[in-house]
Amino acid sequence: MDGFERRREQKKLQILEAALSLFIEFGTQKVSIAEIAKRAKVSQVTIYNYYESKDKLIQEVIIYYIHKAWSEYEELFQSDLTFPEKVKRIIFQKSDIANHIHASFFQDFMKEYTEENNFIEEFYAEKALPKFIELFNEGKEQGYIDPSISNEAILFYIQMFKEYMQRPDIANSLLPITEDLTKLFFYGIVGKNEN
Amino acid sequence: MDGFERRREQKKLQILEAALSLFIEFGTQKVSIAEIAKRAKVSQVTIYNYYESKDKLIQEVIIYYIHKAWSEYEELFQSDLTFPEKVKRIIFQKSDIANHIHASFFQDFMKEYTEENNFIEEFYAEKALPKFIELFNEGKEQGYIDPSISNEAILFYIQMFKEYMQRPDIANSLLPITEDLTKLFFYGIVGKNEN
Amino acid sequence: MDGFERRREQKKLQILEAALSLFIEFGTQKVSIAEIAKRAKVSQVTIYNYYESKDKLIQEVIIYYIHKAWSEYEELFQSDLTFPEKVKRIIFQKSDIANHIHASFFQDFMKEYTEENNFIEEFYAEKALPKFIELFNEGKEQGYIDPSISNEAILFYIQMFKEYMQRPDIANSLLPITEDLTKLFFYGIVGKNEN
Amino acid sequence: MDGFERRREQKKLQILEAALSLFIEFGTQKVSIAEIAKRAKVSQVTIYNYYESKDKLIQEVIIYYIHKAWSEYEELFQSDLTFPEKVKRIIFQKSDIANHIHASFFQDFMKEYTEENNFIEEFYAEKALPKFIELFNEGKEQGYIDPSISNEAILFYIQMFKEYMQRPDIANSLLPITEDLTKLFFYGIVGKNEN
DNA sequence: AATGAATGAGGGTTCATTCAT
DNA sequence: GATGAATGAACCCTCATTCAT
Repeated sequence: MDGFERRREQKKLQILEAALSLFIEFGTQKVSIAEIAKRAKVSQVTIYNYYESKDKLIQEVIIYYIHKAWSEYEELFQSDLTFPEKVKRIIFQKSDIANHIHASFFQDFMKEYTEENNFIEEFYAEKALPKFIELFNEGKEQGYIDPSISNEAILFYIQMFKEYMQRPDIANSLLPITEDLTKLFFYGIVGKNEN
Repeated sequence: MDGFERRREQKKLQILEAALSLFIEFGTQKVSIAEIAKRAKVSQVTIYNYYESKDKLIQEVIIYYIHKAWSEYEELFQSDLTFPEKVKRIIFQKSDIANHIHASFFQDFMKEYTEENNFIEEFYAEKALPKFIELFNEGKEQGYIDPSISNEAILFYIQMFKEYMQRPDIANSLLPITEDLTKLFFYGIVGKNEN
Repeated sequence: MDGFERRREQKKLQILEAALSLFIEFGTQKVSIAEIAKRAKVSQVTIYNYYESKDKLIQEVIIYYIHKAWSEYEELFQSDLTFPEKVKRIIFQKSDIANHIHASFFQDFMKEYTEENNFIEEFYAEKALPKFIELFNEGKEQGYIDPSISNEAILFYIQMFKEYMQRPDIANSLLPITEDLTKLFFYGIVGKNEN
Repeated sequence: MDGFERRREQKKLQILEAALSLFIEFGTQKVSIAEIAKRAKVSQVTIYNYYESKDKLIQEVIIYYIHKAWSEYEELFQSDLTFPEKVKRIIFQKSDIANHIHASFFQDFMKEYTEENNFIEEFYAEKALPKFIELFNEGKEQGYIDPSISNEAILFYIQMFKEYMQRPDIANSLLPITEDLTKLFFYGIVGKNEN
């Protein structure tokens, strides 16, 4: 990569970072190209030179965001933590970014998700999912997970927790009940049957 | 209420219904006052005569929606169903409306929720919450809920399930794992300890 | 037509007149909605309230223009002038408007003309064409037109003359050769055979 | 011309050809410098290095086009065809290029034509016009043209035919009346007086 | 000489809101 | 009270042109 390309990449990054931070805070609709340009310290047209439309930019920002978010997880999966510890972190670990995400950005995120031929699905299937399955099997072997429950269901269950924990509107009321939620996660509402 | 007022109320209702249906389908941002006026068969200015701004209208629509949605629950609480059955229905019952709700409407819903002095909070505290608490205590007495877990946490847990079930982007993949999710809800990932 | 509608029609007319004069002078592309709004003394949005887009406006202006231009002809056809006189006037009569028409307006005019289901074609077939045919038959009966030549060809020939005379870029050089052109029109390049 | 200059000339040609083809198809206004650069496989700035602005480029393209178009005629004038045959060809010969010319290009062509100190006028006066005059005189001598008609008028007449034949919007309806039009050209609407 | 990158100015269009009847 | 008409502000996007390498 020569000097030209490097500068080009850097500019693209500037724009992505500016867009991402604004999208996360205000959502995609409320943020205008002009604002992104201002924060990225480029002209509006420069943005159009790199990303052909606002829609395409949003898409690229989502991809950028996923890469960024995933890298936080990769470490965790490869760590030496025990199974319950890993799971707890997955659920409660607040990605600093994700935690303040705005609903309208989330919405576009999801729209991208539901569309066919999308990047997220692919990324998910090839990188994220295998890691999770691996973790679940580990959990089943070690007796932490009821083996009669399908991996799909567990994944779903974990993701539900995880996403819900990260919803900005409920983050505040979360702390006092963390302990209880952990219990609920592991033993459900019936609770641990200690006999 | 005389004839005048009745007509007035009917017009307001027309507007609310029109706005609600559009908001649910397209979100609040993408729906213009002009469109609402058209569907409600009213002039734009009439809307402004009743609701001083679009923001206020959205607020009123949310309130209207909550009343509508709550009435579906009230029946359930007063029914003769067993505790587990009630809980299952709460979680899995798809409110036909809620199921197709658009993210941007949801977003405004949540914004309203997080603001102070809001209607939802109040409504929730005075009408919804007590019913839930009552249900949980019933569940604890009957041995269906671990009594060491706080009602706040259980409420949170239930709502998480409920809301997640209703997310339009995942509704499709839900059916095959309903059984497992029910198990997870009651016994967590560790599963029922039958010995 | 009540007061409302009358004012509405008047505003529409204001806009059409403003747009027409600008289009004729500068062409359709170079004229912005902002300029039309300014000359018509309305806001840009008002234009959009009446005409849903610039394209639609151009279309309506063309229709308006045709009606206007045609009314100049109707008189001529019904007059008591002799056949040669009528024909001469058709060819050389400078519609004050048409004479200064800008090429880009002409272009859109023609685009409208070539599209299917267009107004011009219909107008032409139902109003203009019959009048011309009538005139040609009159000319043939009176010995002014070679009866072996089809009406289509004559129409074509006349229109060619007419349109060409009105081309702004050549109007200036026209006057000194009017006489000769008349001869050419009636007798072709071979000239009158006076034996 | 050394190697450098040759390459330079070749690049200029690339640009002219690219611009011409785009202008003919889409008109001058709708074609952006970026598109020309792309088709010519050159950077935008290179275009500015050779032609100082878009307007200047358009001018040069017009000159280029005229040279190209004229060469088609030169052959015809020098051929051994009879006078009537030559004239017919001039009128009906469809220059493949000219036939699909876009109105906006034509417009700029004409604008250039009407401006003073222009190339077209000069070219016309010095190269094209003399050839036509020569032809007309030949026609008059051979009895094909009424000698009482000025050369200006005949030229005008011919050009009118020629240009009108080439108008894309009427080319289709032309074929069936070619015969009649030829008659009209030679004998006018009164027709040949054979006795 | 040639290029990729960057830009100011402007265009069409939409929208929530207000005016005037 | 209800409406059609009108608007200023903003938005996304394009373009001819210049800058910097």
